Amino acid sequence: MSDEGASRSYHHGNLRAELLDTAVDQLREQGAETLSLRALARAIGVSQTAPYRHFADKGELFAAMAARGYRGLLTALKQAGQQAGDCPEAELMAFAHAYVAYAAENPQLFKLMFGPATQPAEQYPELREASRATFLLVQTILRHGMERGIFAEQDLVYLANAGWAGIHGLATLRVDVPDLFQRHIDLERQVDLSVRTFIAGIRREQTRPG
Amino acid sequence: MSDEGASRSYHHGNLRAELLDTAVDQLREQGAETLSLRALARAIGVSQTAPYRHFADKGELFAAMAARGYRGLLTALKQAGQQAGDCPEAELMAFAHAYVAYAAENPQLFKLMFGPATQPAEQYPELREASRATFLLVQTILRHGMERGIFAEQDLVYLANAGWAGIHGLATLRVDVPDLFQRHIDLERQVDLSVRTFIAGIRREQTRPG
DNA sequence: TGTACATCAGTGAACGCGCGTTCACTGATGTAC
DNA sequence: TGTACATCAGTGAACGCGCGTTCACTGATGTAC
Repeated sequence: MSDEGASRSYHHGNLRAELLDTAVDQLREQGAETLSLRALARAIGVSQTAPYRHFADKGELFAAMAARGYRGLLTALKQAGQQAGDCPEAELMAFAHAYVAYAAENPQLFKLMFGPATQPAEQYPELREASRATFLLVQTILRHGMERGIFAEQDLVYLANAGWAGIHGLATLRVDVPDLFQRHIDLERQVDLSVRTFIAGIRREQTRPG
Repeated sequence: MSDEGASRSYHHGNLRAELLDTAVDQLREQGAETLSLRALARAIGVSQTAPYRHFADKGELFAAMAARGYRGLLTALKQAGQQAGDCPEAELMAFAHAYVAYAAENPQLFKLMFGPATQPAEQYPELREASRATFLLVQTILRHGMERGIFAEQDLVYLANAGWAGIHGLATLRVDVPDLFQRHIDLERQVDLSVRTFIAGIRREQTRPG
């Protein structure tokens, strides 16, 4: 009854999932540039052509990996948001820490998500969807903050872009310039300062009367 | 006497420079992934092995291209800084616009500069140098602002990282998510709002007495 | 319960490709005397 | 001014590679009756 340990003769039974798992493992170790379908099949112990049963081509496998990456990021962001309670400032801070931490823990996956292998992302609706959902999270937080009068009223989209870019920039630099942002910078402290600065910049002036 | 138009028999005379020029052209058109030394040599009309006279291997050519990219970015940033005069806030704004504009005008080169092809950058001192110089520009602007009491005193390095990340994040998103940041966002306006928000966040409170 | 058959998920051999790089070479250039 | 020779910047053939993908195939599975 159990799939595990069953004789793997001919029908693997779970190949699609194992392809994705192993692909992400290999991505983690060696990056996307040198990841090949043949090596992947070899690692699993299946013929070179077996993956084509489950993915039309290499691009589709990469898109599936990136989609998994987006889903993981979204999950992490939402969890962080729940733990932050209902305070927009705390939510923003939690969002930023979770975002940058996810990139730091999954650098190659993060690169894949925003890299050329998944461009143009329009071809892969799942990707577009997931990336859009991330962006909307920032918008939602900022909107709540405005509604409560904590943040000053501004164009929501552009303000959310500004916040997202500040966080995404940190994640990108951590992943692309590790020599500086992994070895010489305390990343938690950096995120803290970045978010505090951003919040200070968008906060509604409280000293102003009426 | 002129190199141009001379019979190009055997000795090219200017091959290194033309290799770099043509490589950057090809990069612009097709990205780094599919750029090959052989195609490059073919395009110039020289044998496949001629490039090896001038670059030890493909990695060295890529590093030279990225270094050129950094030099171009630095030049653009310094020019923008000069035109901004002596006001730290205007300098910061000019820096950001020049930075993002450079990325938008040279997306593939920008990707190469921060991409895997030039990692680890420690191998290429020229790269490390140029990237460091960029970062120091932000620090310098912020330091001047603090010295004049315009910006609040804070850890310079972390504050500069925050500012850099905000700008670099915009540049990265423009280049990696063009569907959103090229088609649906007015980039100039976005940079404006981002920088104004950042400045608002780091400005010394002026209402506070003495 | 048993059998026929469609469907599915694998196999294995092969095609064709362009690549990075090495090697021994050759034509051109510049310098010493 | 002319010649010998070291040095430089190219050539052209070849090596070896791993890759993505196609193709006709075969073993296993599930379903209808």
